[in-house]
Amino acid sequence: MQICMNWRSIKFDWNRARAFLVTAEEGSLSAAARALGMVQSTLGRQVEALEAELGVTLFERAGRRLVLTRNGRDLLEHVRAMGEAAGQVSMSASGQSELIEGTIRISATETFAAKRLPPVIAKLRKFQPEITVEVCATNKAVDLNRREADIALRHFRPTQTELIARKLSDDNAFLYAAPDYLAQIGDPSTPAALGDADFIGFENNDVYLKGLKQMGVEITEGNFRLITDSHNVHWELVKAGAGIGVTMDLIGDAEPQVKRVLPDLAPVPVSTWLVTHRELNTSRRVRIVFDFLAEELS
Amino acid sequence: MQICMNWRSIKFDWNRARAFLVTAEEGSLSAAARALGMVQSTLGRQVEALEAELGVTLFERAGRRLVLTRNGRDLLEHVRAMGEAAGQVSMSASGQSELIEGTIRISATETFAAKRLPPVIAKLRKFQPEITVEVCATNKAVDLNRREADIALRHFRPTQTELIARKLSDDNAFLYAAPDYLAQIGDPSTPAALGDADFIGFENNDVYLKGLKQMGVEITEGNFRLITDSHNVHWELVKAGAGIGVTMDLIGDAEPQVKRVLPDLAPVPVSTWLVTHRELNTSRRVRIVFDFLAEELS
DNA sequence: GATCCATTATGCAAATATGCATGAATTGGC
DNA sequence: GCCAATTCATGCATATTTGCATAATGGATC
Repeated sequence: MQICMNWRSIKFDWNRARAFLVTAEEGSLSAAARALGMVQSTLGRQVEALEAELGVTLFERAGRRLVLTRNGRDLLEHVRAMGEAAGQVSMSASGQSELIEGTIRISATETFAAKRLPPVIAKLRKFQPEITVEVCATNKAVDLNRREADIALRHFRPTQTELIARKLSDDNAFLYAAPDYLAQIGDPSTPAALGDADFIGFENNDVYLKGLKQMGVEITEGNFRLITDSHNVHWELVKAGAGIGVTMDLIGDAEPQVKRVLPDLAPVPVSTWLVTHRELNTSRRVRIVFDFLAEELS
Repeated sequence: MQICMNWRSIKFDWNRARAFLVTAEEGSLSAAARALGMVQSTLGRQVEALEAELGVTLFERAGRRLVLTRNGRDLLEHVRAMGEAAGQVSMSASGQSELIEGTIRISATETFAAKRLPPVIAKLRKFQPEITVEVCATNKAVDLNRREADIALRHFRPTQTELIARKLSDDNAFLYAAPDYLAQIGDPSTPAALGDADFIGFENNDVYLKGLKQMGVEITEGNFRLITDSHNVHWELVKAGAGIGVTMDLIGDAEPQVKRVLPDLAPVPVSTWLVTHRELNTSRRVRIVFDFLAEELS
């Protein structure tokens, strides 16, 4: 019958393409093997086989390192598109799965993951023992579209329409500093007195600055002379007297080495949103965890 | 290290996704097996394994027929995207390949494939025996973007910018009919006398009508009361006296059962373009065949 | 320059996937 | 209503792929 169908062009081994993709992105066969839960030799042979199958040299073996050839780079672009689509397949499939057993990856900021989540997760484990939970503590906003997590806890309102969000109860954050440091800058008692203080910043200080402004503290990017992406480091810097930091009262008030800066100042409300991908929320498993977290955290 | 990488979501077996794609598109495991050069049982097991892996039922086994479930249909959409990307990978790879051995698929209209190509292809086979040639005779314009062919011969100028085209020498086409039929409509001797004649049409008559108009024959869609997508059938209908048809002088003049309609009329120039995809033209193999065809057919 | 560490290559046994042959079930035509 | 033609499922021998253990190689560091 029809020999003019275009299947011939997709007849190559797709798993080899996957091996190539992950190897190129991770930078080495070994790293790719770790990422995929395989051994390095398998990946090596798959990439080699792909090169033979396509008749294209993908990597230049420069010593112990693999560097992409020009052809490899050109091809990687298209293989990435395959990977993107594969991610969509996986996401859509997870969304349709009625199975409860399986893994759910929850992303949250370091502090939230360390201080608020543990008891909730522990309860969830008892409540739904078939569900494996993976907590991803990162202060970067993971890309739910790319399935870097199934459920994320965010401190800003998500805008993308592909995402579903539910607002949880607010926490209160206050400014904290070591008594030593406060003495050093003259024990400020008004917001204006903080104009020259050192604030310990995050990678993106926009929301933080806006919150401070609402409290009446008028400072600029110039006040952030210490910046870290880690809440832990942030907090340790505060304790060490490196400047003024911010954290939830739950944590700050429990720490004897620090005290509130301007205790009468209104708190910064820290809102938390529970977020998931629209496509995932049709999954029984995701729904269960999503609803459980919403219930427990609000 | 980073557990927040999104590789986990693409860890499923991509070949199984391919099996699902082809099965769903072809409509059965057996058809898919034929298309991919595998056996049906392998595909069946791969699809089954994919269902288990994703936890989603893709097909409903209704008797001997597989029908997509709702979930399967949703997923197919994304798997199609994977397939599209895979096609790009393959095309790009072919374009980069310096290997000469391999297959080249040439698409041409039925008539062209049957009457003009054979001697040229025979010569090419002698000239480049490592190249396997596949001739796809179809009157539909194959989609070069989707790699339905590597090289196409077309009778209209391609407009897409991704395509590279070279114009070949023109052929002349004339109107032909069986003497019986001509007698029946009164042996017309002027273009105007053809106003009520039956013309045998193609699926899309736009270019044909335009060509006739240039010859001074003013007819409309209404004159096409017999339509076929096959040049063979078209020609057999002409020989059988079903109406007026068109073909290249090379073929028409060689057929004793028919004669030219209005022999003094100017011929319809039939231009031919040799077309390939921009990305493929960087391939040594494609270049060789493309240049050879251009040389031999102009 | 010797050593350590992490990388890629290779040999081999075990696990896995594939193709073939066959059987069962279903459709469509006469 | 029966027959022929397809289709999917299954058992089994064979091919292929995978993982493991172990080299071999190349950078980095002191």
